[in-house]
Amino acid sequence: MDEFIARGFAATRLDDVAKRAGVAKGTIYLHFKDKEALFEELIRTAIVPLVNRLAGGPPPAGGSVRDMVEGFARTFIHEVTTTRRGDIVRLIVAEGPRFPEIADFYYREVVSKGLAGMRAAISLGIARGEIQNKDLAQFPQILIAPAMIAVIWQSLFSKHAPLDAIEMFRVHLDLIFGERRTT
Amino acid sequence: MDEFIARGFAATRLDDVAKRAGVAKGTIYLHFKDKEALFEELIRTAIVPLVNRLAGGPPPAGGSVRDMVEGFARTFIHEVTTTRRGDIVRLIVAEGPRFPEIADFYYREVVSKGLAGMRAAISLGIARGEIQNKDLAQFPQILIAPAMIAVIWQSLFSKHAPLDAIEMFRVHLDLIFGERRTT
Amino acid sequence: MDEFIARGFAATRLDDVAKRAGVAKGTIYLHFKDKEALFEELIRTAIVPLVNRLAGGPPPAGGSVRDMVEGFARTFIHEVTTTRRGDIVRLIVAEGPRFPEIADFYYREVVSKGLAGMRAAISLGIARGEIQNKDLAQFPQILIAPAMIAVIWQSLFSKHAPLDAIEMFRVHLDLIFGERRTT
Amino acid sequence: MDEFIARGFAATRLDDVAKRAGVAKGTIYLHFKDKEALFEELIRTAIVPLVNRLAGGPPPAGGSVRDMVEGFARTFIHEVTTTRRGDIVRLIVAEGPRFPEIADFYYREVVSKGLAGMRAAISLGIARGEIQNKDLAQFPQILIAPAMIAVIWQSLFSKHAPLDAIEMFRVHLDLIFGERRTT
DNA sequence: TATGAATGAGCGTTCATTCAT
DNA sequence: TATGAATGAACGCTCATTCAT
Repeated sequence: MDEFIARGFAATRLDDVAKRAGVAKGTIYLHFKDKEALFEELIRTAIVPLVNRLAGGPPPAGGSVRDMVEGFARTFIHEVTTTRRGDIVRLIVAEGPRFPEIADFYYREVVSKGLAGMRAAISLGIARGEIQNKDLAQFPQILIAPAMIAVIWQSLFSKHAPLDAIEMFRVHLDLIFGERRTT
Repeated sequence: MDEFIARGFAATRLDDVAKRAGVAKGTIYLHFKDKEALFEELIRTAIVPLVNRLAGGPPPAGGSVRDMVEGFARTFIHEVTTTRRGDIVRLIVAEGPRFPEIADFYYREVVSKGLAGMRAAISLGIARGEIQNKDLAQFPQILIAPAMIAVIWQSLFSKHAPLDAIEMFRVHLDLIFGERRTT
Repeated sequence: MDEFIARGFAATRLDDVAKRAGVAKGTIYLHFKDKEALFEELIRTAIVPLVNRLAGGPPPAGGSVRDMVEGFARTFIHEVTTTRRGDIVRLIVAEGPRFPEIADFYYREVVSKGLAGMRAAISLGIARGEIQNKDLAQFPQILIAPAMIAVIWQSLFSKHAPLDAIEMFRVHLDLIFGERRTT
Repeated sequence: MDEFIARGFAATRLDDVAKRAGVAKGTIYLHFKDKEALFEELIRTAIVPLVNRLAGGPPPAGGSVRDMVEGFARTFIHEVTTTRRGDIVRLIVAEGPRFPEIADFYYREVVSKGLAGMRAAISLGIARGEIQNKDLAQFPQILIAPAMIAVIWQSLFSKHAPLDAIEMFRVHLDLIFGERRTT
């Protein structure tokens, strides 16, 4: 996976993959039909934890919707900045058009589920009066947009201008839920 | 450029590039040192119009800040969905890590200028009382986040779920500027 | 053997051989030093029945030399067209130059013995007055030439023009023994 | 061609072919789609002279049919023993089953034409009273059978027992045309 | 300046062979 | 004795790069 992340699909050499995996090149072909199958399998496997993240965190009960979303975002951003999870997302953005099946899989397993969760949270927020803007439920993408931006930013521009993703997300939530009175 | 967009840097063949350009393969080497130089030059050239877009539209005077931003976004989204401009952005996201100079150039020429413009607009909005949240000026990325999301969405997921980018952006602006009373 | 016949030495995979033999690939190496040894052993083993054919049929006593030769040829042609024996001959022709030991073995065990038998039959025929041409004893190859042609013809050209090998051989014998009066 | 003759299709390395041809490996692919196409083209090209041989020699006028056939055979055997033409025939026998198109081509261009020529010669011989056996016209293969045997013999067994192909063919013709009175 | 045939390093893939179990 | 996962050398093929014309 690290090799694919670092170089992209086409530029990755199976020699290097094998070396990194500590096996001989031929061994790869005992487990995967070809380079493409290896890539797709790796991505699929790497996506599962993302799915579990989404499924794991939803109902922290008691608290406000904002707390819930903020907690979720905090975990997401933490994951993305400390693990290579973010790079996988970038890799999918990069190779998606050439691997429609991967894009499809990612949409099905992560995007659609994540958006459904966001939409539910937004609806709940509207019902509870925490969120004023009723149209937001139609565009749950808005909710996570800054998180996505942060992912891309980290891998491309962080050396030019570091970005405090968590703080940015907090401001974003202020727009949605209304500004919090600082305690 | 179309070849690079369709296949990415590594998978693009100079044979195809030459054919598409209507020249012989050797001719490329009269103008560019190697494949990498060609790629970087192309990206650079392709970025210029984006820069001009940004430079061209800033002070439409008279109107509100929201109108200004909305006009700008409308143009941006229109460009991105009807030209290959969006694909170039995706290409930069994809190849950026392997071509730091391109990422740097893009940051310098597009991102930093764009963010500066956004920051100016936000400050103006705050000064005029159109924008309540004062922290937004620190994260102008938030302003364009949905536009970026739209770009990525179009090329990866539009076939699963089409996205009305302009409407989404309108809702996003409602969050920032406060909900507009429908006339 | 079937695998080697179907694909030739170089193109045959030990994987397939093992599968066909119902053993694991490694097992082959318990019995044969390497692929080459396996091939040579198989050919050697396959040749034995040919030898036995030759040794088995020679002295049918009483009848004429022509009857003897014709009986022999009938058996040979029948074997060659109904079993894979003919393909083995073709395989030896094909791989012989690269496996001199196989060619040598085949010469020693089959060709020289067969020719000796033919030569004896021819001499007998000459002595009995059945064969006029005394020079034929020097070239017993002539006697079996049409049978060899038939073998090759079957595997290469039978679909273009089927060949009645037995009838052809009968005509050939007419040349040698003189035309038979049809009863 | 020499490489393919020496090793057969599967065992021939394009590296060696290129080296022998005095070009780089990649150059082969400017002229041939792949190894198979190269092989087929080479065989096709090599077959043409055989065809011309057949077409070139037919009507030597004046002389007897036997002289005609003998002259033809003499040329054929000379060609086969002094050039690699014989090896090409053996190669076709060897690889034919795996390259049906080559076998087809060889049948169409060489075998069927050659047999037609032989059949015409036999018919002429019968008409002129040189050949007694009328059935021979149905099996022109018999006429050239010893020549084929000679080809195979040379490449497999000549080191064990050299074969005087021309003399053998003369004896064969004696069987067909009747024994010649030695001058 | 432009061409495109030629190059050859490099990569994906195969498969004979080995060896721990 | 038998297995089959693992190995890695070797091969077919590609394609960025060069250079004679």
